Amino acid sequence: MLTIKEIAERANVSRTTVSRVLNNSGYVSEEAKKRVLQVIEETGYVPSENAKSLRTKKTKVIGVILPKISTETSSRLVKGMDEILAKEGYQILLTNTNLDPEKEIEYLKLLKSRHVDGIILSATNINRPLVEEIYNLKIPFVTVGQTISGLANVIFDDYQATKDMVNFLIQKGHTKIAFIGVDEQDRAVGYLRKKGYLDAMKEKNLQIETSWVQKGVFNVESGYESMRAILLDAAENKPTAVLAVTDRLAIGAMLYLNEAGLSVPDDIALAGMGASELAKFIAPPLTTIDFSIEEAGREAALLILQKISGENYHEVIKTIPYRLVERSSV
Amino acid sequence: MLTIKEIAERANVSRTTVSRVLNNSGYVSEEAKKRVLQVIEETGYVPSENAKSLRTKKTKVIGVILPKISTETSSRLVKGMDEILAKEGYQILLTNTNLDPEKEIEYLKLLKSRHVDGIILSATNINRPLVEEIYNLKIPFVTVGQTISGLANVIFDDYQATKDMVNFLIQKGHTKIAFIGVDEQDRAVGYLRKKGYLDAMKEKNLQIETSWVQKGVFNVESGYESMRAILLDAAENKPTAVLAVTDRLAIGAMLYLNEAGLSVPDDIALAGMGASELAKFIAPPLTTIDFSIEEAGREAALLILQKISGENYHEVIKTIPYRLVERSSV
DNA sequence: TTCCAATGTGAAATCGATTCCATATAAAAA
DNA sequence: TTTTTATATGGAATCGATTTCACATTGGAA
Repeated sequence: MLTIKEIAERANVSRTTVSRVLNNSGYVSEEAKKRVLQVIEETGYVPSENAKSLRTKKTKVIGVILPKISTETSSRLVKGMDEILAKEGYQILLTNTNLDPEKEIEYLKLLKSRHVDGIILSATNINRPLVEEIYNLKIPFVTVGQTISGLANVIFDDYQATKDMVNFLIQKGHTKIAFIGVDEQDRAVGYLRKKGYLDAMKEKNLQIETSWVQKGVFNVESGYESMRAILLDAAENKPTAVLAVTDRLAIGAMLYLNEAGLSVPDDIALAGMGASELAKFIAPPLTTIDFSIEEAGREAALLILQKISGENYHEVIKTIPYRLVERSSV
Repeated sequence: MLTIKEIAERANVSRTTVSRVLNNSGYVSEEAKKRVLQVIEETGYVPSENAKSLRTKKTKVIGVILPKISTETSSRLVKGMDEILAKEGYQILLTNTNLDPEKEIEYLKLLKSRHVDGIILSATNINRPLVEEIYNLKIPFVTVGQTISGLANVIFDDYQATKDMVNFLIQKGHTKIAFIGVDEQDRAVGYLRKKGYLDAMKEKNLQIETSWVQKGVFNVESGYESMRAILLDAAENKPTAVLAVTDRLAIGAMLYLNEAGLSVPDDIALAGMGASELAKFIAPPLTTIDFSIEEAGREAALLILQKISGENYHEVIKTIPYRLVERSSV
């Protein structure tokens, strides 16, 4: 691999001068500059980012920690980040925890050891040791999807979005509304969305049967099972609408309803959340909430850039706007 | 940021000894080792990968160049790679060309300047200058989806898979089969799949109307338009089956057929390729080819690791097995 | 003519690790 | 007792860049 030293020798200047040409800094005569550029052109020399980083303490790399690497949410998030970061010459170093809390801490250390200029964490559940670790990391940090006080956070209004959706269902004439959620350890999707549902129902004085509220996990099968549970347990008092906290759960529910010979939305209306692609093309197309994940990625990227440049050192909570997407499943 | 020098001072040893403890190399007394580990524990010291890399010439980073960052194929590919690479302590540095050929070369240089230990390129079309650049890169290199001679390549059997699908349609009684492809610049998806279709038809002596063969781009709308074109142009001699080279194109086609009041598969059978999630949940579920993208990612990762360890320096062409997924759209 | 500022250049220190080499000691072999 | 040999340690070079500082040279202002 070619080094700055060799370029200097070939161009008959010092390393200092080559560095000056490379960085457009200090005084360099046109004469010398031309020779250096010439040699660089001929040799295809590319300076070592590594050596550069060691000296300058900047790597132009942003570490991104994802809970799952190949979900639609993750990839849309990364897409949004990349749009902004690439423009500024930053690269993304990906890490994937597979929902393992220990790996979150492990990767935090790893990213630190790699001297990334900033870290963006897309978290599902935040635990004490993780927060501790983050606080004494002293690296520009942004979370997406959950909040950690004192840091920069990009979040979705899970609570209000869910309320909106419930109110939308109510407005459509439904009063018996069931809910398929996930574990409340996940504060955003589990806890806040459930709270939104419960509060919206309470505000309108609507009763909720115990069997209408089910808990699943993040996949289609689980939606199927939850829907079945709702219909079996609530045999005497069936809901006329179901809200699932993710589109995949809703699609699972739809699959069960189809199998059970029930029509959506005539027998039971169905709504999801997340605006996945799936939701658009399924029959009937699914009413859902579009959380603008790419936008969240872009925001997170902008925030981390601000943090890096030192513009913004206090707590930030940036809420990404959402949109209710009305389709024929309701 | 803490350095090895400070650790050495606090533990009352030399930097050399700290390094030995860190890397489990050379002789270190239990005594000294304990002191060093103690100090590291207390301080939370993490050695700088940067400085390390500069000296050792290894970064434990694999650069991945993707044509599009948030497609299902890309994320499944990255997932497969990460499964293998993370286990071996490698990180993934992501770059996204957005199908811009100039960026491919730009990112190649960038990854070189970052001294990644290897590069995996998921390419759609390979042009001369790119190949030139790759050859004189002298970094372990693996391509996915297309072949470059002399290198390690992970590919899909696009040709045979398409033939299989056409034969499957024929076996189901279809003789009038239309085709929705993409630009043949894309050798794998554009050229080879089209060739597979043409050859399979020819082998069975089946005629192809000009209007049955359409060219779209990689999205749903394009499938819609292509299907419409087929039905309008071929008004007098309509096909009874349509094969689209991607599931999204097939789904677009299905959308048009639905709108046109035609039933799938009764009026027209429909098949896609790629086994996207969408295909599973659409109505009717789409017959497609599952190319095992994750497996390709894993294979690419294994190959790059081999290349890095110097085990495998000659050309490799690894073909990933595919599977015809029979669903009710045919 | 003298002095100062602007321009141009390179030697050497620096970043934080690894690694080669020299050296010291204690235990084992001759 | 002398000579190896295994163990233990640290000084200093090294990796490839940037950056500080010192030093020339030149042209214009005083």
